[in-house]
Amino acid sequence: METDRTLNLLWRSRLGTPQGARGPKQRVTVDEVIRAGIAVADEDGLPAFSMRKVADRLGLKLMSIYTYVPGRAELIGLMVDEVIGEIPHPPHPPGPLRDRLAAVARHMWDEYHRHPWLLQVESSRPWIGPNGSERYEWQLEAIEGFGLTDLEMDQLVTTLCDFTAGSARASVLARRTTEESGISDAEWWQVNAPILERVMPPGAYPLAGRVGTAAGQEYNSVGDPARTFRFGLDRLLDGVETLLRR
Amino acid sequence: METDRTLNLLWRSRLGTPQGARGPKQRVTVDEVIRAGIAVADEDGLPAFSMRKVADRLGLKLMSIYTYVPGRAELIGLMVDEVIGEIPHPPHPPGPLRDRLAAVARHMWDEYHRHPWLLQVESSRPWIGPNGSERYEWQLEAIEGFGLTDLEMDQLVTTLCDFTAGSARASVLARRTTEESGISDAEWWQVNAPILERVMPPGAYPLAGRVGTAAGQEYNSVGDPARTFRFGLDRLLDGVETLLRR
DNA sequence: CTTAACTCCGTATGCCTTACGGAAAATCGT
DNA sequence: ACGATTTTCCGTAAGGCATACGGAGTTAAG
Repeated sequence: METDRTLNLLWRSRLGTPQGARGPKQRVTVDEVIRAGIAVADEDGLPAFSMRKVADRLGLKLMSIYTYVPGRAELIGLMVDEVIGEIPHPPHPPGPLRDRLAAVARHMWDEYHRHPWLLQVESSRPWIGPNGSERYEWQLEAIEGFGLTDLEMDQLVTTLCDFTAGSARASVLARRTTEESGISDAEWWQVNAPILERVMPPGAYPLAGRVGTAAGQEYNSVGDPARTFRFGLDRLLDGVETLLRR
Repeated sequence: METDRTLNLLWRSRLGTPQGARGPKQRVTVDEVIRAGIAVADEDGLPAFSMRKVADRLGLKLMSIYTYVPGRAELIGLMVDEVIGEIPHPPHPPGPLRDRLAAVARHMWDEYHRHPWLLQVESSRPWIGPNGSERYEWQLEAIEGFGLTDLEMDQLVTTLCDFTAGSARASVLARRTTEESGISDAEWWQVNAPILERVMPPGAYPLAGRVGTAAGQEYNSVGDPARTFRFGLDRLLDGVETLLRR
């Protein structure tokens, strides 16, 4: 709800500031509220993101925030679109589709690592803002002209986004865990391994043991999300090339 | 924290019930607590999952739950492992790797749709339980013997999981949105479209307009997550076949 | 038959969103 | 010039949440 007001806020840059405000001057701007919100979410993550923290950061009291944005969910929608516009979309390199798709995926991968809370947004229905719209257009530009149908183009973009989000989530989670628990993978195993050895039936899970050990040695930790992302992306892009050759 | 106690709870089936409890008999069992938790999460989702609701459902008062499980996070860990064991892993069909991988992906896809809250679990570090271990073993069995290195096996399993989780998340989100908002895609567009038309620069986003319209017509809605999942999975599996042929 | 251990739960602390209404401030209309 | 109107900022309160702590009652061990 509050659809109209929120969409007007999202597209505020193209609408001009409404003149003739009657009451007291606003002490801050909507943009400052959004940026403060992003700062809070960057630091604490979405679950711990609260209107009070945004207010504190701006030197306002809690309830004043509600004169700038309709509520928490709508503010998060505004933050998402703001972040999507943070780094301009680079023009697509001439050349094979493969390189273009890889660049698009990497752009989003980096974005998720800059603002991990993006992965915690459960946008019931996404707010369509200028930067989100521009993002979709840019993704389609990357794959336009390679002989795909419109439907395939949409499916391919969605697939790339879903895969990237899935991989980035694993990566971000691993990073956050290490950081804020203060416990390294090695230390964690040092605690878990002895208990598991006591509790697991010996000799169960032979493949898991072999592969897990091999992977652990190679990664020097439980996993290497960035490397796994590159691996998966390569497979996916190989598959796209198969589709193009049809 | 509480690692030891939680791991003992996870592997409780293989540990036997500890005898010689001194105080009053427990009114319910850990299994009942876990199943009640799953029921609550199925109905309300993880953010609205609360210890009080679990207690109410069992006819206990809030604080009694803490005598069964150490806390909310640990209970969720127990619920996850329980759900993974809900449907036994089917044996892998003989035949090409492609079909086996597809079956594994579909198994998880269905699971996410049965228990959407699985996608909301932010397991700082996963609790290693019997069913989770069996899951990993089963996934590796599917791809053992096709000439992949141990490292590639681990990466392939992870990639398949990441992609499936990403797609399922989109699907589950779409379903939940329609259900609990009571607003269909069509109605949502009916509200948004006129505002967007007023607010969007005309002629911006030409590709988005063309492709979005084409996709919308074909899907008969904003998107068709199940179909897009099949599309993406096909691409990914094509890519895996390329890897095998190397 | 005492004592130790355990279950169940009341209470309290400290978070969160947001509905509502009041006081003060700034502009509009006359 | 000055009231009416609109808007901002904010206090309060309602209704949610997890969980620390400690007490009362229950059971089995010694």
